[in-house]
Amino acid sequence: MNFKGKRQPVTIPRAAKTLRRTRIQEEKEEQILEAALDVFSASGFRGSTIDQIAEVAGMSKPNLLYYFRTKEAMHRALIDRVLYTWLEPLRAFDAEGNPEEEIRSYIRRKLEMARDFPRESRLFANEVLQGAPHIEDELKGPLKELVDEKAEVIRAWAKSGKITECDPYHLIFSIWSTTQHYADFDVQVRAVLGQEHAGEGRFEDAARFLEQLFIGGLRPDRSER
Amino acid sequence: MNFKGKRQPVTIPRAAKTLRRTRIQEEKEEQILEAALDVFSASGFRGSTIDQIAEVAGMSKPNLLYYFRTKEAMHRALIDRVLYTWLEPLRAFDAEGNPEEEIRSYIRRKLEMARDFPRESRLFANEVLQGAPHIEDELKGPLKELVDEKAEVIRAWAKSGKITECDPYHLIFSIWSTTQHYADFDVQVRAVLGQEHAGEGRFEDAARFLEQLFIGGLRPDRSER
DNA sequence: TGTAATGTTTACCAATCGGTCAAATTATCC
DNA sequence: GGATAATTTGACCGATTGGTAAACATTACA
Repeated sequence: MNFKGKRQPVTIPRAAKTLRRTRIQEEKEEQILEAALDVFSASGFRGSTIDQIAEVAGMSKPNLLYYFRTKEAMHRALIDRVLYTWLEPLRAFDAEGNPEEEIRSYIRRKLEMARDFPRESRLFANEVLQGAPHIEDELKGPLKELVDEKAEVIRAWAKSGKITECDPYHLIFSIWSTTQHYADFDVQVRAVLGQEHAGEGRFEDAARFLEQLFIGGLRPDRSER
Repeated sequence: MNFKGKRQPVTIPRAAKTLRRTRIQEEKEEQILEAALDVFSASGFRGSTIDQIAEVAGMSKPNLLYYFRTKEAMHRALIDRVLYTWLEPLRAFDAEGNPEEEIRSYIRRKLEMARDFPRESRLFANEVLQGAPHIEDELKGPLKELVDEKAEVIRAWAKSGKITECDPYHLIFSIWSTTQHYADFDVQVRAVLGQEHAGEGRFEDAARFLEQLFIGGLRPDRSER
């Protein structure tokens, strides 16, 4: 048996890879994921090509494939890295805090992420929009559990009269959708607002409006109906 | 010069095509666009292939290309056909009507469209998400004009005290995003709500919540701040 | 019923896709 | 400084991509 021609790349077993990592490995993987985020978020998984990512990363295609064996592996690594951060604002939702203030700051945080990390938002949007073929488990598992937990918090707030009675799940959905809209549909938002709102001011306007909407819409000090 | 080998397909000039259309032409084009909607809405433009569309349509690839000369032409035709219908609810927004009722029915209509025409919603979402390379003009032209017009209506309502003072553009954005969310992020919504909400009941729940949110959030009969 | 226009198919094309291979180059460590 | 491991590259693979050529089949119409 002669193995001299075929040497296994260092990176094959993911677990092993994390055990010992070269400086070069860390740098290059970082470089690749950065480029992959650019490309995947702009074209979705199926619409993206390894060549595109390679070009953006400024390295050759076989070199990419030395660090990530497949296109899927790149996508997977990207999702894994981004998912945790992405749910951070919801996790910060505090049952002990003041409901109005918690919702207000959740909206702010989500809007800031839409402004500062639009590619991450689009990465998920592309994925979910196309049926979430690669992150179904994450949605039905960790995500659902977290939302269930926070929905319970909201329900408790409503029960105790701190906010008006409402469906907590749809409240969360509506905060997600309104805030992420400014990342995912950025082109449309810009087109409709026109040149005069070309700056970043639209995020401040959005924050003002959304706070008004949600705080006003959920305030309990009003006879129902 | 000998042209006998090369016969121009009937369908080349779009204008001419609409002048005289065979029964077969209408049927087949309908069939193709139906299939194209399926595929494009699920994978975006770049992620879709003519072969996929051909398979869904149940015809051969060259046969598709007899009716639409390129993949772009199919996409274009689809966008054109869907865009008008898609903006219908906003167009129905009536300046003379009762503001609360107008907003309520706009939300209802948009939610019904998300429920009944999710593919159309996803077609646009995919397009906009990926930078709207094919519909930039429509966004900056007809769409912006329509929104500008309706924003003025909303502003007038606020001025006359019928609803609370608010940014009309962001109000429209938030209605778009919250309603279309149920089409575009359907997989996520289902995953989070879980099996128990597998039916169509979520649209009723969403309608109830969103009406509560928007009507409550915009009602003027409350001291500001 | 014949024929010209319309519609469909098979075979094919060059370009691009994701991915492999082995050789060449560079970094690391004793 | 030399051996060894890690990294990079160009050439290449079969499959798939969007699209074409031209023969073949069907329809519409005189």
